[in-house]
Amino acid sequence: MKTTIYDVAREAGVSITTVSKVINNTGKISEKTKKKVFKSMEQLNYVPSQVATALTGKKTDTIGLLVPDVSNPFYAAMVRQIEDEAHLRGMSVIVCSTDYDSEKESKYVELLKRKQVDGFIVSSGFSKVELLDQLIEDGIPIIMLAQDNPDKINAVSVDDFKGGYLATSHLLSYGHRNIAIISEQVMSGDLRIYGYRAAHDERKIPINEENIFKTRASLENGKRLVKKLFEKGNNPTAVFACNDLLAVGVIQGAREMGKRIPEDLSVIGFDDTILATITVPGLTTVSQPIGDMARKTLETLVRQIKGEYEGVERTLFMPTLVVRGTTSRLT
Amino acid sequence: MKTTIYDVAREAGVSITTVSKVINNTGKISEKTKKKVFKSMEQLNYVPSQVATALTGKKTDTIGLLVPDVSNPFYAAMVRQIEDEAHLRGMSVIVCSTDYDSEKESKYVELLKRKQVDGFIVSSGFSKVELLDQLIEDGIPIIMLAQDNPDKINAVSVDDFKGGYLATSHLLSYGHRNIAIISEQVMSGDLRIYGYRAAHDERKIPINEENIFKTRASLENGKRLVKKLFEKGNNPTAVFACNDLLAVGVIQGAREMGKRIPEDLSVIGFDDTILATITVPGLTTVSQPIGDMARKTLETLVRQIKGEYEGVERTLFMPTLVVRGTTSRLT
DNA sequence: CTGAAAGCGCTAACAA
DNA sequence: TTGTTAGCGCTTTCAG
Repeated sequence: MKTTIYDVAREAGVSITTVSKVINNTGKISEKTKKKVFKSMEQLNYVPSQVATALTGKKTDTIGLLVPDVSNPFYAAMVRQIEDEAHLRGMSVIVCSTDYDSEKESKYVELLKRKQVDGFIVSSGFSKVELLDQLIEDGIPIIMLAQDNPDKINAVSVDDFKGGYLATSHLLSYGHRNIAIISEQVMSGDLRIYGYRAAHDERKIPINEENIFKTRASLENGKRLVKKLFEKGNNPTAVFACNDLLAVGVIQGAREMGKRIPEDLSVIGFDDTILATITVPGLTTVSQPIGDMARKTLETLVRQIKGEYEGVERTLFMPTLVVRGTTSRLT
Repeated sequence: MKTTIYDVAREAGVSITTVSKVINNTGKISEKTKKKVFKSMEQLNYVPSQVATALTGKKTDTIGLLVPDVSNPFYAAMVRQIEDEAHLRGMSVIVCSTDYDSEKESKYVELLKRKQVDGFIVSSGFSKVELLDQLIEDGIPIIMLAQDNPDKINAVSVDDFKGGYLATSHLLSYGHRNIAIISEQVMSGDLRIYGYRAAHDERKIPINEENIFKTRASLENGKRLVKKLFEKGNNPTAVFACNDLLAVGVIQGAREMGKRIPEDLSVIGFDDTILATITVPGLTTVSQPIGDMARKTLETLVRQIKGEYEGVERTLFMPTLVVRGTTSRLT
């Protein structure tokens, strides 16, 4: 049978209150009793039950993390950072992959709510934002990660507009004038497209609307779309793929059509995942400071949980351009 | 304030017992009362508290998953499958990345124990197996995933010996006679080395012990070791890297030394992660049936949790060779 | 078919 | 400094 606080109390010859106090280091307990209690705890291999503690009104020290797919390298990296930051604060995280599927989204939100998580981290790719209203009503802390949203929810994200601008400016400065963009059909994707537009507008370079695509992130979609691009005769000299996976797909698709990278086609990605370091040549991409974002996310969420929070706060981190080998000057 | 079973009972004009019964569909409750209760639950937006339920002796419906690092593509894929299988069974999973660090291992085991997880899934790369003894004593279900272990713990894994044999045989059949192997310093790594040996022995081909390396999985280590291999004059014609990440490192390192892949050096990996499809040429590798493994793992674990389990059970899945472009016949 | 009451393991007043 | 006691929200006998 599991050993409880009662067992420890009996063993140490004190009351459960005393044991509770030494565990939580509350109130005043003499060193002697403390020692006694600790010894008994050790002997009985006692581990306090979180669930009992949680029921007493305290926190579960668990947070729910909703991502589209943990197996996607970008989210995998994000989950890892979040996990570390959470552990640093004595919390653990339950990860749920939603696959951009609103049914799963509501299912998991409900699940996590039932589990009484102390807070939610909702990452980019969450489609049914209305689902969160209920949580807000219930006063459950939420923070959006890498997903800007219209409501009054706390958010930590990268400046997607800036990222799109950065990538596009890089390409434009290399002389490219016919640049296709393949974006994800999520809000941050739209912002990147606006950045793409802004970079063009700034230089008064016209945009061919046929060069703008929205799709879901996958190798296949990257491949498919780049082929379509050439088959339709758009013949871009550069492609800005809004994430690394798509970028790799673009590279592969282009190569299958006999294009050389970057000689015949420059490609730039987004996220700077492990994939970017693995392609040959290395993928030029826009990097998000995932570690900083995770830190800020947890920090803010914890503040909310502790109730120290007031007003909506949204932090924007600046992306940076990482130039590797898949982009070159147009000659 | 959170709405409780009491609120629902009051609203529906029944006792909490009745509400509890309709929630769990236990006992006999008239359709009429059921309807009433459901309506009240809906109105009040009632969500039963898992923690209260758990305290009553039931399960937490949460399992702990220990992996070395979620951001590693192989584990990321694994976590994803486990997560899906768990959700299918109404459970959620808390992921902990141990970094092969035994301090973290014990910290997380303790953490999860405190959280009263219903069971543990311990994946390959768990170093301090003794830590699990305590759990076994406490009767907490554990299952080892992709990590064979000496004790009497349930396990689901791939036949690493066979995998090593498969990879090596492939290389030998291509005429290679000077094959280096870079393995991880974990048990499954050793088994792969035995497979490597067996393939050689079968053909009575001698092994140069200097060609056997053990390291941690990282791009850098792959790079570093392949360079060392050539600097030391081992000059292998093929390298069997015991996971894809190392393999990619090997490819990159070799290229930096001017070797062409596969003309000058054949490289084979293990795991068949997303990385294998991204290198150019595609990485020849050994594939593990992760989906099947995850399914079997959860199935077995759930059986243990339900107490339907008897005796130790270990399932071995067969790996398969996936030939892509990084291996070629020795000419 | 429905309800009253006793816990599950722990924390938090309030006493002593 | 230490102990008594009343819950936290739910399940589960055991009575009606």
